[in-house]
Amino acid sequence: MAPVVTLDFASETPISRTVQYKKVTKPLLERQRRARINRCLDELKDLMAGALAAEHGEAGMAKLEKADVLELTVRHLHKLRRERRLAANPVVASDRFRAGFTQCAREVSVALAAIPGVDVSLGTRLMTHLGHALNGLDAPTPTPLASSTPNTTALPVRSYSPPDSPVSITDAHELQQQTMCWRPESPLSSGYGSDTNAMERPSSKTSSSSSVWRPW
DNA sequence: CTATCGAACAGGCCGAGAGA
DNA sequence: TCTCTCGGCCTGTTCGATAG
Repeated sequence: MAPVVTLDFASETPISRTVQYKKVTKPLLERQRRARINRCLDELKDLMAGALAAEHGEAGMAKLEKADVLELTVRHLHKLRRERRLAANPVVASDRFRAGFTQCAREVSVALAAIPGVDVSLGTRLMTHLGHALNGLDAPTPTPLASSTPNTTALPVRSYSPPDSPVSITDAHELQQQTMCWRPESPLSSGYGSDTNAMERPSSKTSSSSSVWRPW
């Protein structure tokens, strides 16, 4: 394009359109751009306040600076994506929880075997209880163990059985009460650790009070 | 009083588009 | 192809408001 030259009436010197643009148009456009950014940030703040108020309450949402709004938004979107991924694959999550539960039960058995003088009947009851608890995991709804887990954070309850908190306080207490003593029936000597069926769920037959479910 | 934040502004850099 | 214009983005600076 051909350079266009106009007159600066104050100094009578010609000014190019570029200079005029930089002096007049560009600051105006920059102002509009900042306004657009701020408008969207305000809107985002309102949206995030609505989304997070249900989780954390109104407290803390009153005074948010722009960086906070962006940070909360990023965190919130990460959480949504994580939850969507888990919701899309609930079978894997429950299987992982069951595997962890079985592993824990196995460790309990090993620990009982290692403690001298443990009452065998209590050990039997404990392992039976664990077997029943694992059977309960087959229910489509979250397990009583998981659902009774106290929510120690302000974050919303996740939609899957939390693998990081498989045993509630009450159940742990119950287990502790039932594990006063245990006569080792030597799970270590019964091929523990080498059985590939270790993750097998207890059968309906093992639910009877006469037989003891074992995680191995 | 001081630190922090937001707004405004100036100016540089860069790329795209258009005309000579 | 070169030059000019335009627009977007960024950085640095200044100034006023406000919280601690």
